[in-house]
Amino acid sequence: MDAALTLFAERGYLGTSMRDIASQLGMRAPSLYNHLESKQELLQDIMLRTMEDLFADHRAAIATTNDVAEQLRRAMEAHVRYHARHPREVRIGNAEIWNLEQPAQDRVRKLRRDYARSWQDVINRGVDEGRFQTPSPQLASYAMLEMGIGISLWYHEGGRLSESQLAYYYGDMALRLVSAESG
Amino acid sequence: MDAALTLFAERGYLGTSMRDIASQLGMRAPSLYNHLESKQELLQDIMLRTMEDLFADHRAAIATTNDVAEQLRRAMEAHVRYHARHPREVRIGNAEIWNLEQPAQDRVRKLRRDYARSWQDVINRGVDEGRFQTPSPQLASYAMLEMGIGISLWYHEGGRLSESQLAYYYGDMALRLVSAESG
DNA sequence: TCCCATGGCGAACGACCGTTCAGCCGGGAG
DNA sequence: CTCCCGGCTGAACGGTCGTTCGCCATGGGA
Repeated sequence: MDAALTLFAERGYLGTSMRDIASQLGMRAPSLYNHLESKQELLQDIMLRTMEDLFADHRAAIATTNDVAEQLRRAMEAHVRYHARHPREVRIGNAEIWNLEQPAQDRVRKLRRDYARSWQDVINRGVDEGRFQTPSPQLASYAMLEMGIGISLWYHEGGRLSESQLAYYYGDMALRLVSAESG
Repeated sequence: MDAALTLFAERGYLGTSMRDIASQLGMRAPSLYNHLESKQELLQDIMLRTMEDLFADHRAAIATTNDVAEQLRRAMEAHVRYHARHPREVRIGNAEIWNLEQPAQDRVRKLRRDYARSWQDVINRGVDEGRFQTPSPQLASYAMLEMGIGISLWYHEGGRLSESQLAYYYGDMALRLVSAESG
């Protein structure tokens, strides 16, 4: 539900009432229950779908080439594009894990872990092949993931930088972080 | 108040009740009002003090040298050390701005803006002196700030990496991001 | 024309929130 | 010993929350 996305992202899950969501849709709160089970269900749908979409984009990006430096660049570009295009989803995803009930919370945590592991695999392979150089592949991957997340906080369409410029610059920074020559 | 720090960081401002805080202290909620004005006051104290401390550490770090590459490294080290030492404060600081009432919210936003600007000033000077190379000093500064914030989410004392190792590695990454030779 | 399913609605539920207030208790000052 | 006062307390306040329920309007199918 689009209205819930906007409100959860702006005020947080606990800061948004069913009455708020309903009024954004020109309705009253009880009417919402004709279309959904509970408020918690809304949050779970949003967070699970977000992580799965992000991960799917990521896999598609690194499947397009075998060159490890190019994989890293394209992974970062996909990461950045997703965060620029879906800032509301990402903000909720990063802020509301603690408000997710089990077992959904563990599912999201597992997806995150798998996502981070995939990044580390790429970096480790680059190091093994002698293409990347870094004192800690793990720290490098954390840094890259985190760099993208910030984008969802300040980027808005129509700003000074286009999404494609953003993706290119961040791809560039990712390669610099591991001292790689661009593939 | 230390108890409030822990609870706000774990469950969020809205997810923590005065009864929760009191019970952590072996009291009842009304007793808290002998020591503070309101729940909002707690949040404002925490967030303002946090941003001011972080900024003070930052200024001290870049005042210790005139070499711009060394300034960048030391700024990143101070940034990382603060986030590793005060994860609760930082988490609250990043998650709860929207729950801060005015005028405190604007004061915190201004402190953040000033902090970011100081980073950009260092990077811009490095570019002017021909020491740094980056397609966008602004993006580079955002990336560096964001890299540190993630630390507060996973670092804990006694983990595989010591705080000093962490600071050194991140300082290294900051310099790589702008393709600088270590000062 | 009648029927019924769909979906919005007002009212109300119990729970919990931040906060107030009057009273109680223990211990230090006189 | 007496008094007083800082600090903790139960009770209670008005308010908001997520959710339920019975009612009602509507409009398409028979």
